Amino acid sequence: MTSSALNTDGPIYRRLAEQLRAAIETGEFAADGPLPAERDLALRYQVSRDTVRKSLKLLETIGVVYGDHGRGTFVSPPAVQQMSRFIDGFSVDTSKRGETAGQTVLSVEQIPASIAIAGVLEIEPKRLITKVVRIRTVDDRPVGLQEAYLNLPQNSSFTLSELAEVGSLYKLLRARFNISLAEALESLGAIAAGPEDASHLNVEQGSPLLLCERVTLSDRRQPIEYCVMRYVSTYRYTTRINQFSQLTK
Amino acid sequence: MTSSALNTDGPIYRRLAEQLRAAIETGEFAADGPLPAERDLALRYQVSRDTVRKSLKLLETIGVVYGDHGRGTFVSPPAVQQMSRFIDGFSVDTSKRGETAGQTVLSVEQIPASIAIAGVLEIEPKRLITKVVRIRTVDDRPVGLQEAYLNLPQNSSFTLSELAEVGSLYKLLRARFNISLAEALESLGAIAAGPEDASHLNVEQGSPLLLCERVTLSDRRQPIEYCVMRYVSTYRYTTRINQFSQLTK
DNA sequence: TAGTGGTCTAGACCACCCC
DNA sequence: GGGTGGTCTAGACCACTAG
Repeated sequence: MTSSALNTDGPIYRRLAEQLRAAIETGEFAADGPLPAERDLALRYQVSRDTVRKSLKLLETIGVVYGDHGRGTFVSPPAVQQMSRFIDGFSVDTSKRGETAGQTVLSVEQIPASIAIAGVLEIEPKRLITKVVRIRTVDDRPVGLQEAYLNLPQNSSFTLSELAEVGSLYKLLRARFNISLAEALESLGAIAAGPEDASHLNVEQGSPLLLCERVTLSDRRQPIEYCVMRYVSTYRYTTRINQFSQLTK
Repeated sequence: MTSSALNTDGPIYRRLAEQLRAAIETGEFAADGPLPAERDLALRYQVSRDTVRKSLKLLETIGVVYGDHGRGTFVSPPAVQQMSRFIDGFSVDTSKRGETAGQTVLSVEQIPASIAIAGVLEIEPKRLITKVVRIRTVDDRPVGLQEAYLNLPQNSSFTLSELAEVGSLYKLLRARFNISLAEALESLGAIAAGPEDASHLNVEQGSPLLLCERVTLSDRRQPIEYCVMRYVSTYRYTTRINQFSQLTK
């Protein structure tokens, strides 16, 4: 590895990926232009070609570059680079569009799980879970009303002010309960705004809202969070797809 | 590789992945149970451990298994396996839910591109593009109205009956024009049904619809298709997220 | 401590693109 | 033909988990 030291921890291929992404962002490698050949990168950074390939593979999965057999590896168009979706999506998505994401935590409370939510979280009904209600804002305008139900370790919870301070629910889970989230399953649809939505989101009853349900799983695929979100019709949920249904291309 | 011959083409790691997935589906490896250790799989299938790892990595990205450092590789819960999203999503998603996907092609015509669509497809306005209007059905009930705008090679197009016969637009593009799609960018929101939506989808004007816009890119990241879809409120768009916003975990 | 997945290497050969 | 990414190998060592 050359100097320019930003991160000294983690595996080499990850650090190299960061360096390459930084080089792309600073324009060292032109948008939509080719990167140096893998063998050249290996020489330049003094690592094996396989390590270079791991870096490029990582960058490809997050939409920063793409490889084309026999031609080279290319920087993805800006539109593609902005469309990757992540578990902690809301703040990141919004800030990538040059807007400011915010939130107002309305309540944090412990309640017994309903049958429906117990089913989703794979726990027995009436077990105590933590319910969080938040309003999501973009540039200080309310865009979404969000209810999250968390299955935390028994007899543990957190307060409204703790969450408001840390800002991110996921950071709080990791720092406070050593829970790391690995995967999320989302389901999107459209519904008409009810009275509560109307007052919180400042829209008329019956107007169309984007409904998003999510189940978030830990690294061992235990359901940790069930979350229902309703967004105003000006909000856009964006995602990038780069997979095929068939194992056989 | 052992026998059981299903596919004899493609790289070894891909064929192995198919075999492993088949073994999971037949219950040879229990749901949520561990797979044999990588070194054992390498011995059993007479390939290097690295090739085994490539297979497992592929299965992990499509949500079939997940690895846990120091513990093993495990079969993903069924809910996760069903939630991967692919470019040719509609038919696959629907059939995975045990329903029957269908479509009615309303029209296929060549029109000059509007300024807006020319911009998205990165072509000059008024260039001839192909417009396809379809109604998507689930179990013969209309659920979505879909308009697609395709930038095909100059002076080439296809007919309504050709599309109706092949069924899949993506298969047609590949077979007829040798265009292979690599990536799609999607944007979802909610809108109120207009008069046209109301009549085609059999809903009332003003009722909430799920709006989905998509730009599909070729393997060289050229925009090939711009597509607008409107779905009734009972339809659900599902997706799986397994990435993090930070390169550094 | 033993077993597991994760990283890294050096080298070979194949498949594809373009001149 | 020469350059590119794609596949495969054999072996080494590290990091994590669990009994």
